[in-house]
Amino acid sequence: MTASHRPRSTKPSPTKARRERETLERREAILAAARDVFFENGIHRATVDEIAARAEVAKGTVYLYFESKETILAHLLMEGLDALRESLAEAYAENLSLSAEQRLRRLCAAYLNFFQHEQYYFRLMMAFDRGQFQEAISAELRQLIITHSMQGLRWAVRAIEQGIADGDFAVTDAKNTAGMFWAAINGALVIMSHPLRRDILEQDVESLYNGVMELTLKGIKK
Amino acid sequence: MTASHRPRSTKPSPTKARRERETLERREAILAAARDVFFENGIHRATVDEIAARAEVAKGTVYLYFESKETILAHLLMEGLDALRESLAEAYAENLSLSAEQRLRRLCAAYLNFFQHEQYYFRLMMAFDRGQFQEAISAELRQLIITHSMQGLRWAVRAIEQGIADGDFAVTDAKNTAGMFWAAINGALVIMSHPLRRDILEQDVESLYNGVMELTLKGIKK
Amino acid sequence: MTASHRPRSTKPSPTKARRERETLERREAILAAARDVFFENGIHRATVDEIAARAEVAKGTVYLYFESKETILAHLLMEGLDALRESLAEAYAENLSLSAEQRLRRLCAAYLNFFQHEQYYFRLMMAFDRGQFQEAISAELRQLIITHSMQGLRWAVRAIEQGIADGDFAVTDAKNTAGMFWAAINGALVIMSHPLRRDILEQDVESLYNGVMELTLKGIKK
Amino acid sequence: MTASHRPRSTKPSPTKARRERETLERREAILAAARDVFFENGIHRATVDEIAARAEVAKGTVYLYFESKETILAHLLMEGLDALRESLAEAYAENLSLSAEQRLRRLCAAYLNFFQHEQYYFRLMMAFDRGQFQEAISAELRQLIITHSMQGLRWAVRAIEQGIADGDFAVTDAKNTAGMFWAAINGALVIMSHPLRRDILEQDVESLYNGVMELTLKGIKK
DNA sequence: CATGAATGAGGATTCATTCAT
DNA sequence: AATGAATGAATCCTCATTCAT
Repeated sequence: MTASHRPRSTKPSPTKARRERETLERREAILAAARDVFFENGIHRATVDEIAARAEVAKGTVYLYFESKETILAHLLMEGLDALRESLAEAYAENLSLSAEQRLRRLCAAYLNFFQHEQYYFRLMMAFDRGQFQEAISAELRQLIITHSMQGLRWAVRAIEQGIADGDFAVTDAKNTAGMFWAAINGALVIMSHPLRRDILEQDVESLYNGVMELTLKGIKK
Repeated sequence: MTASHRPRSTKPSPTKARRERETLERREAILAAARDVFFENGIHRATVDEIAARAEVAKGTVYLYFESKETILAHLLMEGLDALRESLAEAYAENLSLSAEQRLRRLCAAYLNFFQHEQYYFRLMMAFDRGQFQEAISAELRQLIITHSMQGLRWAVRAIEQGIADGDFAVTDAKNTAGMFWAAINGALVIMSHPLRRDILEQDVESLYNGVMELTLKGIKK
Repeated sequence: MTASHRPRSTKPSPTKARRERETLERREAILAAARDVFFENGIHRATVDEIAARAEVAKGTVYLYFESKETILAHLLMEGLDALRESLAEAYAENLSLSAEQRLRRLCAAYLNFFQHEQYYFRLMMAFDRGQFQEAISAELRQLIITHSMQGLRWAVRAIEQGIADGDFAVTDAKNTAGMFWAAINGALVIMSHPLRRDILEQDVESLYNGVMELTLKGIKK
Repeated sequence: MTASHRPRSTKPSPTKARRERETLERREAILAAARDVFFENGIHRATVDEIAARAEVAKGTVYLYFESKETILAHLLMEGLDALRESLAEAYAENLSLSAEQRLRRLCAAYLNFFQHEQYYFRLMMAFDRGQFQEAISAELRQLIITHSMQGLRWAVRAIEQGIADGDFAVTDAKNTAGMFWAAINGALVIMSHPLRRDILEQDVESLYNGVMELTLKGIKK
């Protein structure tokens, strides 16, 4: 009832194939419309009505593809997490021979890039408030989100493990250190994604973000 | 319709004084009730009805003291910011002779303590999303919030200035560095205040928070 | 939250009194409108929108006086039960010296009269279906309905007790016999209140109802 | 668009025969699924979606066999009426030499048995409310239901006619008396099929039902 | 014949805000 | 100043029915 909440075909055939493609396209269209609506109005102001209108489908059709408003949000979030994960994997560049610090810097750059080009994802993250949201999605979907989120963190863990192994880093627990690192640089983005706090700091995103990165990197290095 | 939006008295007199005192008390009562209601139900689930009931006033009375639901929220936020500012001032301990690092550590401890004992304030911060909130409050009120927020940051700025002056810190711009420092440790709290992300990191608040602090401190120090 | 779901006044005063009266009037107006709407459209076709429109109040106002559509229905039902109980009390004529049979006949006549003049009450009774209804009302309200219903039956019990005491009736258990008596004559009304079944029997209400009454009375008598 | 509303074949042939059989089977499958769904969820909660799913056909297919949800209900009702009619015919035992009273008792027992084992039929009867139902079925179908219902009653009429002829019964109009008899015992079942009213009477079905039967029988007999 | 995606008119309920008293 | 009844727009979701394939 969660991820597979879409009509599935069993036997492929010319018509089936097209139908299936159209189904996926429509699903994407709804998701895209939802992304716009959520982004423009904020999660709580967004309405299913407007999502449907923007996707050019009837209201009921939305519920054919998604169980609820919250489920749409969850899928949007996962889309974002997936895109991020790919960016990070690419940035990590497994088959290149890079130093741990280089990898960490590349990961940070990818994260900043993602933030700048996929802002809506951060809004989503921040709007994930207990009350409205968490209760409305299934436990499975929740677990899926956690899993997806962790995969992004894993690249940082690996980079730090390398740094420890290479004797470059002065830390012992890679997992915890990655968490701290993420918390710190993410903190910069969180603050900058909020207009009010951006006004308080009077810096631009890049300089704050990179500043935090340099600070933390220096803190990690021997 | 100004930010204070409260029946103001012009000429003090025995009765006026009592009146005014009662007025302030009632205002506080509403604010206290609102704090409870917002905290227990979340911002979007909270209703003015319940705030009024909890404050033991009529619904209309709430609107006598505050323009809107959002304005109440803004004042609540300022209450929180004020309390924090005082905590930080105390932690800074102007009249004690302390090293910059000591001051920074004390400020961090005060911030963590505030987070742990006044959680609702962070919920408020995080729920400050554009759509619902920013548009609904007056420009003056908005500016007031910014000012209040900055005063908290100022203590960090001063500590870092001291560190630079003392030759302990390897940074040049105190204001920017304070921003980074705040962004980083605040980032730890932001992440930990979210159940989903807490599940991802599998660490407890204190260890993550202190970890980030140590990392950043090491990054700042010479 | 059930029966007292209406603004209550504590200290009577000229204005308060009028306010209270208006409040009651409005409550009655909503109930009256609901009665019409439920009766004309059937319980499931009836909408709160139409009730509000017919009562000439805003939709939200309806919810100021009643918790839900089902609660309105329950109160309507109780109104009916109360009216019936009064009719039966009057028909029983406690202070008249009548034979048990006379009393039973009078009760039956009153019941038929009630059925013929307050038809909507029977519709309500029959539409009390498990799913939609019972779950939606509070346990207290449910108990209230049961209590009210029983009070109607009690008159029949007393008449039969008298018949037993007087040696007129050949039965032993007054409570059970009253139940049977009620079941039988009520059965006549139930059938006749349904157009389809009325067409099957090809009799008019009175003749069927009185026929059942005579049959059952003869069965009870010595 | 007639009452039968099923694809009818004109010229039988091996394949046609199979087709027709399959068609009937599918029709039965839908009816069976509908019976379950209506019974489990109540008429208003039941959805065509679930009926289709349970019958393992597409939603559109349901509309190939039945005009509407209400039509399905009507056919279900007729199924029930047919089953009842057969039970009653058997109970009447035309080729046995029985007294009128014996026959009547047997018919009553069969009716009670039917009530206890085919409860859904009574739910259907009671849910036959004007608004939703009567308007939605064709006049022909309505007439069909009436005819089917009458056939059940006819057995009671015949038994009473016998009782009159044999001089056992003190009534004159067999048809009317049968109606009364049915109304009375049916009334017992109606009351007991409703949880609320069952709570009022505090008797069990059998004792109430049999009590009404004895009472009425005594009323009919000389 | 069968399918099942799409429709879209509802429908119950909530709640911030107003305003007559 | 305080009240609290009234408002009514807004919102999510349901589901019988249709129709192109």
